[in-house]
Amino acid sequence: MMMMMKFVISNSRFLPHSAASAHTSFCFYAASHFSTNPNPNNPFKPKPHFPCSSNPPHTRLQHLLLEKSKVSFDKLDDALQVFGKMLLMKPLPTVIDFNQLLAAVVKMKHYSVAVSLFRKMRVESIPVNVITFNTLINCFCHLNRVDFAFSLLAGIIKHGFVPSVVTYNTLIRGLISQDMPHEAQLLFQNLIRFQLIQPNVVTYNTIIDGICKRGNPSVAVKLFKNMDNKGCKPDTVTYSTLIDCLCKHRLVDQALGLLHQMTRKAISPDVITYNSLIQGLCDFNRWHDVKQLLKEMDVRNISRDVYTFTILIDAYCKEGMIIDAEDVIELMIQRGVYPNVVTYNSLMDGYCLQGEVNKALAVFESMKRKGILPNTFSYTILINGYCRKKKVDRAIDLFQQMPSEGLTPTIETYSTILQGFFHAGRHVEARNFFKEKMINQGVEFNNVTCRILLHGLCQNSYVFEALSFLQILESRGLVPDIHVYTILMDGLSKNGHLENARSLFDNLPAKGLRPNVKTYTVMIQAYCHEGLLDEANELFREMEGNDCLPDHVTYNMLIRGCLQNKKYYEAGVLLDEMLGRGFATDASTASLLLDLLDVQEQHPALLALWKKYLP
DNA sequence: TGATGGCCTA
Repeated sequence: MMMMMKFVISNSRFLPHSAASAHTSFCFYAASHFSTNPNPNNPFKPKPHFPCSSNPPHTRLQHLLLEKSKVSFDKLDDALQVFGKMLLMKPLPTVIDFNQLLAAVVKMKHYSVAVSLFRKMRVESIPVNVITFNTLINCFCHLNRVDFAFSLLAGIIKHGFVPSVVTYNTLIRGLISQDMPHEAQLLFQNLIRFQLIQPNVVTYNTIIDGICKRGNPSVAVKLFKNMDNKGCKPDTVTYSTLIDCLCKHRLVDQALGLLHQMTRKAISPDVITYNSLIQGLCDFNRWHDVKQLLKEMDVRNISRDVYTFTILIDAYCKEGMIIDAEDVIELMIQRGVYPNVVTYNSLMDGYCLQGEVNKALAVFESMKRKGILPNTFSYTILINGYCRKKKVDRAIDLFQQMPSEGLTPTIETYSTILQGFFHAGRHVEARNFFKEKMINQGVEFNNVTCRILLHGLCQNSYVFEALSFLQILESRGLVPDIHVYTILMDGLSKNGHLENARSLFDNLPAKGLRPNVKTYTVMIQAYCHEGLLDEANELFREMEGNDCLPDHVTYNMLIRGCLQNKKYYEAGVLLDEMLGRGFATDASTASLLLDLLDVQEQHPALLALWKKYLP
């Protein structure tokens, strides 16, 4: 099935130039694939054609039943009951009625249920149309089965239907969500090249979103600017997608520019547009601009939703302004917007950051009482709160409680506990936890876990154990990043193994890694500590050549190295350079200078430094 | 009748 999908996307030499026959060629390859690859889970089983029912008059009861499916169901059971009754109706409800029922199930996110209803419809020979297929394609995409979605594309053609722009939009979206943006783009290009469909604004929005998720705002903006030429006018979603992308790439002012551009073009921003911008501005603590946008929303009569309030609460919490966050909760409830699990998680995190884990626990309990189920985040936040307080046993209790609530700890949960053990000085338990609960259970780890583990071990002087753990992690597929190696180099040099640190450093390019400011600073510090000032200086000059500017930590480190090694003149030169770059002398450098003066105040060079830099 | 965008975790 994957092969068939790849074929549709990439093998363009088989795609003819007329739209109709192009679709048919899709059908041919898809169908031939089915016949050779029977799959019991395959939703598509070729069926004979059925005429659509011709809108027969329904009884009152039937109308009521069908009306219900058009709105939405509180419970899945209601939908299933209606479906059962629909199957029994004579004459059968129309294909539209069935489609709307499926849509209602999809709206409740019960994708696999929708799939089984669809199978039942096929078994019962209920007529379907291209919209039914599109709905199912969407379900498979949400179930991460793009391969099945593509097999339904073949099913559409086999039934003599023509895939619509919605079909392809859904498939493109599915590819993107399956982390196949490249394939999505190829499909998009082939659709245009062979004129299979005329892309509409949703097609562009989907592709732009995909490019944004690949982290390429400038490419996305380029495509956006090209839309108009292709006869496709950007809409609110286009602008919102781009604005969000720009905000996430810290280009908030450019995003604000787009907000103004869209209003000039009479495309009205909605609450989502504003939420993205407010989040972007909060990230930069631009409170004044946030207030401005909130006012603008009022003027435009766009009311704040639970996202808006949650963004504000989260921002207040991160700034330690818990009282203000509490006020926002109050305000939103007054306005009839109710906090959800995310809102409460943000508040809990805020309390934990303040060391008020008991208040976080109170929030946790109160949300349960309100019928809002805590999720994995809630647990992880609370576990983190306890770990910060060094109450690791409480954290472990919560961790063990998770499965009974139907929750699976994530790698973040594990990492938090690991960090908690080290923070509490319980490195033996940390190692046991890592071995027994993570390695032996096959938990997938990432670079952050690796950093926590290696940092914890190195700090406790288990440098070589750290190295062997790294080997285990690498054998399990982890590709260590530069931060991991920096931690190791720091650990090695601080435990008297400068040579090992140096060889790790020298091997970085072979691993395709570039040292960053911290890496250089760690090595410079190591050289200074061993009195190897020449090496330290050489590395310091090498940094700039490698487009890696020293920061205030690097300068202070090297200056302290010079002072400790009685290179007062060199220290003076570096101090000049550092101050010239707008960095300040840090406290430990200042106090070192002071201490040195205490011991040997007669030294003229030292005295000159003192007078010049610390008046 | 169907398809697209936004918030929270170490």
